[in-house]
Amino acid sequence: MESKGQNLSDEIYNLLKSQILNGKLAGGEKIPEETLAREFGVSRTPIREAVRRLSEYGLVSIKPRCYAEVTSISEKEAKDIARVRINLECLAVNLITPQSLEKNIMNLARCSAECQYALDIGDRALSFEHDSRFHLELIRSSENSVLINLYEHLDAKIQQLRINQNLYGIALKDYTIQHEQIIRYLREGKKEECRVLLYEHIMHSPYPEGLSL
Amino acid sequence: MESKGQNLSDEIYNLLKSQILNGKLAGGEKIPEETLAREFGVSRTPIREAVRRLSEYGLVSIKPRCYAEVTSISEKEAKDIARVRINLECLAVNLITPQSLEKNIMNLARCSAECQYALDIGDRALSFEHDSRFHLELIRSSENSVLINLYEHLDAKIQQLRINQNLYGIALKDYTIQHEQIIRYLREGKKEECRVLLYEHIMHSPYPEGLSL
DNA sequence: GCAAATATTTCTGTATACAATACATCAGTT
DNA sequence: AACTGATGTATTGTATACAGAAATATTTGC
Repeated sequence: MESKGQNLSDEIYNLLKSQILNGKLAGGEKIPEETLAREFGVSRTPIREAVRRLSEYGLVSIKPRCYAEVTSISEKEAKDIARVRINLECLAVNLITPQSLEKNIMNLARCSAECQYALDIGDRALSFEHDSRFHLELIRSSENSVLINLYEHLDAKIQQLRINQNLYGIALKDYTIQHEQIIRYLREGKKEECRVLLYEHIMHSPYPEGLSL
Repeated sequence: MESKGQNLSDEIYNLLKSQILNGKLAGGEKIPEETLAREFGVSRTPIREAVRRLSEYGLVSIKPRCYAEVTSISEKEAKDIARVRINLECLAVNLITPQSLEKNIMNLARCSAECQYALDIGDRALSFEHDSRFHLELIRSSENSVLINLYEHLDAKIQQLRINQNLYGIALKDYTIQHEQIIRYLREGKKEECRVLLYEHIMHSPYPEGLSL
């Protein structure tokens, strides 16, 4: 995997996170500290720290003095996530300058290409991963550290959302084409068009007139 | 204070947070776990959990295996915070419906009034607190749990920012007048005007033409 | 046979002990 | 005198022990 921090807490955090985002740990599942500790061959301490951090990212909810369980995403929450996500990505587009774009466009292109490649070889999970990276790079291009930090929190939920939904189903091909188009719009400074396309890209439905981005 | 959770970690978290936001713990100050533990008369465990949670909120930065220190806010970061803040509050305004407003308008009005009162009696710290609550209520009125959660993360930094800046300095009077005006706009459904006013309220400068909210 | 009370078990919350790492101090060599 | 290496100290990271709360199983009374 891509874990390996310099301390156990980080490693466990990454492991648990990827298990949740893979669906190996399903929503609603209870996660007793000692069980996990035995499973991973460490003490409860790093487990506790990892679980508490996961709860900050909304992947786990802790009932005090009771138990912790993997959160499930409701329909309402799914919509809420998408709405906020669009807003943040559009903000990033607004903040991107020709200079900041210059620095990051290589990464954007690479993520897009790798997402395409993963789809070509039929590795859906991998394509999810690279898609996530693409959007993270888009956010990073804003060079607004606060935005980046907040989006990383949201990203965990976005990824969790993809397990439940059967995304890509309809317009699998369009998906990476849109990535390329987004890059092109950014290069040309067509921000308005870029935001509209982002809406369609994220919502998988056409942009409704009158919505403020 | 307003601490008192049902476990020590929460209490310590609230205590440390308020100390940072009061300026009692200044930016750059190192916070060794054992020193704090002795100070608060608890063991290192709850301290550790509190500090790690604070670092998720960006109030503390942890150098692994080294030390943790209270973060200082740079000029750049201050701007970044404001930009994201405006965006989130404007999103909330867009999401507010007459129904959701109905439920929350009492709280908004109360926060505004209490902020005014605190200013009248010259209690600046208290007015900060109620101002924060006002904006939190505005966000809550969106009834978008994801937005609310993200904003709560941002709120910690917003409050930290106020220590450094000498806000209110210029337009102290205008400040609560604007709160009232915001409520009025919301009631009348004048979202565009509300967003523009929010910009001025947060940035303490007039809304520039051509900026996308 | 069923409900309420009680015992047992399980799990979390906290304290403490130990290990590992980073940093400072100081001695020795050139 | 400056540099390198060793030693000591402070601080974090991890394991473990124990107390108390919550959940579960068991017993008791009817």
